[in-house]
Amino acid sequence: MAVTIKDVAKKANVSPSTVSHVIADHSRISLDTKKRVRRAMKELGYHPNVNARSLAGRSTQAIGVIMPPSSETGFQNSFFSEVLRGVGSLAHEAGYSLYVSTGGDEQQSFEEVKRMVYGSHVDGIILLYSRVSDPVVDFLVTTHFPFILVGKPYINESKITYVDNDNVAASKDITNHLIDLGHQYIGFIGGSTDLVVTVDRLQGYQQAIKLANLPTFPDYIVHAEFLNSGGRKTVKRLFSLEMPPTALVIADDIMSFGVINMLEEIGISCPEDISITGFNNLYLSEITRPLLTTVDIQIFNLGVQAAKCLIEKTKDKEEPAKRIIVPHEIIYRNSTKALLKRV
Amino acid sequence: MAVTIKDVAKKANVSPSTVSHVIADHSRISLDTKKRVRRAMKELGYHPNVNARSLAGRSTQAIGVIMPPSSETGFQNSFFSEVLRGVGSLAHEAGYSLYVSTGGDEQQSFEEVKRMVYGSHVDGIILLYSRVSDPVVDFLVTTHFPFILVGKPYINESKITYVDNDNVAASKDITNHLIDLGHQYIGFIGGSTDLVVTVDRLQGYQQAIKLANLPTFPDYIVHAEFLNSGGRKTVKRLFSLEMPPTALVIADDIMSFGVINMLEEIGISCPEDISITGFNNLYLSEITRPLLTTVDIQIFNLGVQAAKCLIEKTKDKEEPAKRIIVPHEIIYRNSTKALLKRV
DNA sequence: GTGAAAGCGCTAACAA
DNA sequence: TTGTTAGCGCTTTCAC
Repeated sequence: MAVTIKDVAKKANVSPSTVSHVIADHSRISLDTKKRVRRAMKELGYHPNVNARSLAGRSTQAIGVIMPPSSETGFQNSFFSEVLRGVGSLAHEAGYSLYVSTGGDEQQSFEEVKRMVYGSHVDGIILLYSRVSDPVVDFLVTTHFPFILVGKPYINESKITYVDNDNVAASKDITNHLIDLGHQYIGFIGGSTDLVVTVDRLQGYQQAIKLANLPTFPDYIVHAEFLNSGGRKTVKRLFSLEMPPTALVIADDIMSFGVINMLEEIGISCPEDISITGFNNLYLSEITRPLLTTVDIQIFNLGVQAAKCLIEKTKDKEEPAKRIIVPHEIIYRNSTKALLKRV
Repeated sequence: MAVTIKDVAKKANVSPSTVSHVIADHSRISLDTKKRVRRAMKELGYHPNVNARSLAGRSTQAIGVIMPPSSETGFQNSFFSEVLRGVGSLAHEAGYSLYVSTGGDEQQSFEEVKRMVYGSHVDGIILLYSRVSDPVVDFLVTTHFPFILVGKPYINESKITYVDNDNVAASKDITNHLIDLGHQYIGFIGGSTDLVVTVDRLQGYQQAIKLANLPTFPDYIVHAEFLNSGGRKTVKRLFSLEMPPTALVIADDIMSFGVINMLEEIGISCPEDISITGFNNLYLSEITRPLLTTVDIQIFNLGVQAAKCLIEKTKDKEEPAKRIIVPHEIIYRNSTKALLKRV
């Protein structure tokens, strides 16, 4: 059996409650006693039992992190592990532990959230994704359980604290970059339309196109969740249009990259024949050829901010709903090019 | 305050301990009582408090997962999130929760492990990496805390339960594939030599080369942890050798991919001028151009097996040290090509 | 400043 | 078959 507070108390010739006070660094304990107790702890190798703590106190010092049901992530894996690192980094600093649910299917996710909430497993929850409709969010809202969304809520925006980029603006910015380069026929390729991030990036693209009075074609907007078979066809169809795009705004680096390769197969090369942009600034985008012009969204920082917010929130339940916007930055590289003339 | 076992007991007109027995589905409780109690639980919306359970019982029903200190992972992010998913999938099935440490630096990792162990946070730990020398492993061994290594232990192999691929064989296999294609000048590019997996893959490569009586050059073996600046130079130097390789065994898909692009820059193209193989069969390798010939190591399954092993181990502490080898498979694609003649 | 005592919600002997 | 009774290790009034 592990060494307990009682053992320490005995060794230091104080009562268990005194030891507890020392742990909490209570101010009414004399420095002398503190020293004595701390020495005893060291010598005995004392470590508090977290379960007992959470049971007696009411805080678990743990936060739950929910990754999306895997069906929807597609290729975004490295995004999630990077946010997770951000969360973990701040959590560690603040002495919090991380409980994670890796998703699985939707039902499994929901079960794990319930388990965390009802079981008093965690003090709060961070959702690493935001969907157009999500029972988990509804559940968290109605139970008034502290949680943070990484991404923008689809509904209840004013009631939910969330950390996000301004994806609409970011998408607008990068579309404008393409427009500035002289492109007029610009397409958009996004992932699942269930994800709010896709919706936002699409919207930013559309705003930019509209503002510039560029022609719009319904066929210019495609959603390819995976780049195999089905996705490939959809994308290739874009280029059998009468007026194929000369530039493409794509909502994810990995997708951009897949599309670049796909197009190469049919003799369209980037950036000579087409300009392509990405999102996320993954490590990948630094080693592709061409180097990808993309939007850096500070993934790690997104996680850090979310954790910070959540911890504040668990400390003060009355903390109002906040919105944290992590700035984005366009990274100009080689996958975009000025359009000289329309061939 | 949440509803407790006592509330349920009152409502069902039984004692708290009876409720507890019902939860454990104890056989000595009459079916009638069980039904009554269960109904009461439903009606009241009862959910057991995990902390109280872990405190009273001795099992936390949680497993700790340690991701590597981030400095060493380089680009392997998607590997880790995939193993994590595997672990999570089985853990969920078995009713276990996941505690994760996301690494940070080495010291932070160690602290979190100690926290998990000493704080009775988890019943066992899964380490997602194996290094040549790791204080965490030493700690876990000496404290006799149940743990599983994903990867091969560098020392104490017989005392540690681990889940791994046969990386030596896998690397040998893929090297042989190159040899079969007629290549004689084959180089190796690996990641950090601190990682056992790198050591193993290098060894497999060397064995194959030796067995085939091919020429060996010290310069043919390079370790590039990152593909920017330093890494690029090292790799490019390979091709200023008198006798540059015609094929390359690379220890990670992302690296392979980076190298392919890097070489393209200096006019060497794959597979025409050089054959290149990868490891891991990431999603990425299906969308690169050329499609990557690589080794599928069943990442998800690695996680599943690790979780299964660990859970068995926590149930029976006397479980002997085991070794689980997850089979690998070479995925033949387009980045390798028969060598017709040496130019 | 320090300690006694109650109790957090649950499990697990042991009684009945 | 069910209930009684101790704790698990800790926090936290409230006395002293």
